[in-house]
Amino acid sequence: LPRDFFRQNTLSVAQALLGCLLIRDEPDGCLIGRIAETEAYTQVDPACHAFRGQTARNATMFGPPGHAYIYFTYGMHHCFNAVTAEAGQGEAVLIRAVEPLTGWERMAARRGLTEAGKRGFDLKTASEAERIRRARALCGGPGKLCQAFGLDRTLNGTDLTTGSHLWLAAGDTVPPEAICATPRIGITLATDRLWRFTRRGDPFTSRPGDTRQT
DNA sequence: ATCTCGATAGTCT
DNA sequence: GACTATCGAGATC
Repeated sequence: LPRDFFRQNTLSVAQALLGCLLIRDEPDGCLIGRIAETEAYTQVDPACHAFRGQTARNATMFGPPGHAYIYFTYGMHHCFNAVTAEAGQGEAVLIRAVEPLTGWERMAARRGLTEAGKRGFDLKTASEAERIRRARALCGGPGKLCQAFGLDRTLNGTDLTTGSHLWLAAGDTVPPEAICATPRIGITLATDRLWRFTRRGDPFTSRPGDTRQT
């Protein structure tokens, strides 16, 4: 996706990112996930890291659009965002869940889900429901997908428009009527804003069963 | 299916 | 010193 894609209204970008592909290039091949859930964070939003101005931590949010804002939280998790809107605005879209498409084994290894006794990831014998359960265990949450893709603070600020290392690509186009808008998760401020977006009926979200419409 | 709680460290007041 | 854009285990319904 080109820089102009990200340089738009943050709410629009958050919805346009549904169905797009998150790709990380590694020596063993690409890791690929299809975006299933996003959240918008804007300038006028008390829940946004940038709301109270620029600091060392959130500096990337104030830079040019199309870069990765990756931060560490709760003492053990990372969250991956794409910076949006014009430089200086401090807006971004949090990627909350992806459907793992390519690289299941490496993702499972990074998530610590491959050892004996921890439920195997042999997909050949897995039912559809089991496949979904395992996919959600890999990438069904912002912290999980960062761990699965090996995203951490060393990648904060990465340009997402180069088509190498770490980037986003067009995938399914999701029509407006297939997009659900719900309250954002894990925040205490501005919970009245319906800025969490999912594809209607998509099972690969951080929580199942959200069917409310825009 | 839904809840409560603890882990754990960086950031900001 | 309080708070956190989370996760997983264990309890409970």
